[in-house]
Amino acid sequence: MTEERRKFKRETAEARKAALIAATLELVAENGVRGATVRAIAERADVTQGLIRHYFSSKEELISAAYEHHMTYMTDLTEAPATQVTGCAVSRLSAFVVASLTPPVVDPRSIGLWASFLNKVQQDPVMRQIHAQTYADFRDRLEALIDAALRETGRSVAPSGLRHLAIACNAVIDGLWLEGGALPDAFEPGELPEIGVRSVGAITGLELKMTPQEKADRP
Amino acid sequence: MTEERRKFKRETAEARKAALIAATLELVAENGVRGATVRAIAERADVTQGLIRHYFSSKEELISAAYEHHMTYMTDLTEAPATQVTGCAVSRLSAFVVASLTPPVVDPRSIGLWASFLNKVQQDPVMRQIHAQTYADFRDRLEALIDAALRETGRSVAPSGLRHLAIACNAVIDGLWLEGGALPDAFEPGELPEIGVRSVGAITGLELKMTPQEKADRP
DNA sequence: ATAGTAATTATGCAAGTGTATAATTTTAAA
DNA sequence: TTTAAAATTATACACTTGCATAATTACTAT
Repeated sequence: MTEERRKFKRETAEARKAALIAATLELVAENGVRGATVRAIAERADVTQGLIRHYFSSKEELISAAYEHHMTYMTDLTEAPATQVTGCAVSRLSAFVVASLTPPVVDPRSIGLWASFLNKVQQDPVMRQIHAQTYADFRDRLEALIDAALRETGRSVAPSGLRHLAIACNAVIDGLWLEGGALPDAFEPGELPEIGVRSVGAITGLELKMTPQEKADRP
Repeated sequence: MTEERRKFKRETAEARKAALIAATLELVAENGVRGATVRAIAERADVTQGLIRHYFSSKEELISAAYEHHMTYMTDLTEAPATQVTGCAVSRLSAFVVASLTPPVVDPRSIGLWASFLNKVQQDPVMRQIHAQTYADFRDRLEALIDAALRETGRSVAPSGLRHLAIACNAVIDGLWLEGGALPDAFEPGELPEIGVRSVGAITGLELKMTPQEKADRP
């Protein structure tokens, strides 16, 4: 019996790159960067390992691409819900907090990815830049929402004060995100967004409330 | 010229284990778990690789020991300052927050270690247990401090409310800790503890203040 | 239908990995 | 000083890693 050569189908460069990136993210989330070997990635993407080098000049490049992809995905995930809310600024802020503390943003996989990439972020200037940019974008959006909500309720804060509020609120969200992902069983469903909204309310002095809709989403 | 066999000195098991753990932590912080190979660890500890197997039955065991060591170190670091403060409960709470947001607790190396180990935490039940325990201890201490401070000012909160307050305050601290370590240049010295104290004050409704001493420590 | 080209597979290699085991050296006891 | 045991070094091995290169296949244009 002669070993037959594997059949395959040609795909567009985009599709193949996407598949390889998806496979990489899966493996990194599961076993850390360590587990994302070229062979494992190829197998997960249902492809042979040589193909990786055909689309990415090195494994390092694939890892970077995967990281960037994940970060923009996370950004999109938190951006959409707040802009959809048509109501007052206070509601938009509330929606933003809730979205940031609800799956799929809060998710062990997501935290695992974040942690796995941190080392590379700390070393590689390019990755560091991506990270800093993502963080700044998130906080700027939060700051804008807080500012709008404060104005809406007839209050105003000096720019430096506003920055501190944004940092603090961002920290609560990040902290809850982290704990929720790292210890999924330590919190009941819906507990995290509730605590998040309440805390952001306390820090900013705003009367935030989760909408019934938001509460219903997390039974 | 004949290659001479390397000279060595016998050490106690404790000293050698400690040296190997220290070397492991250094390497993990620098290059992630990936960089902590048996050969690199041995070289850093000024020892040949065979010795690792003599003290740890596997590399995995060494990694676990290193993780546990780091976690208890971090715990000790945050525990000491709050108990030293002799004043009122409010001051102790404040001191606790400040200590948690000040080097060496806030430190890129520390965050790097935490992140590097997270994958193993998510998989290995033993490591998961260590992590959960450390987290619970930290939050319980925080909760006790908040409780004492509230009672001191004549207020009281239901147990479930107290738990939520502790989770929220813990989240702010964790978030600031994370951001301060991941983006060391994004914050001015002393900014983090200040924001932390203010936020915990806002969440709990307590009038927290950093002592002049604490402010002086971070000029 | 056919030819050419790019996508994909297959194979190989040198370096690095953890671990096992044998060979030595240090140290403390006799 | 000699001896014995434990600590440490040295060496080897099987396996994995990323990467390079050659061989094939699928698809497009003619």
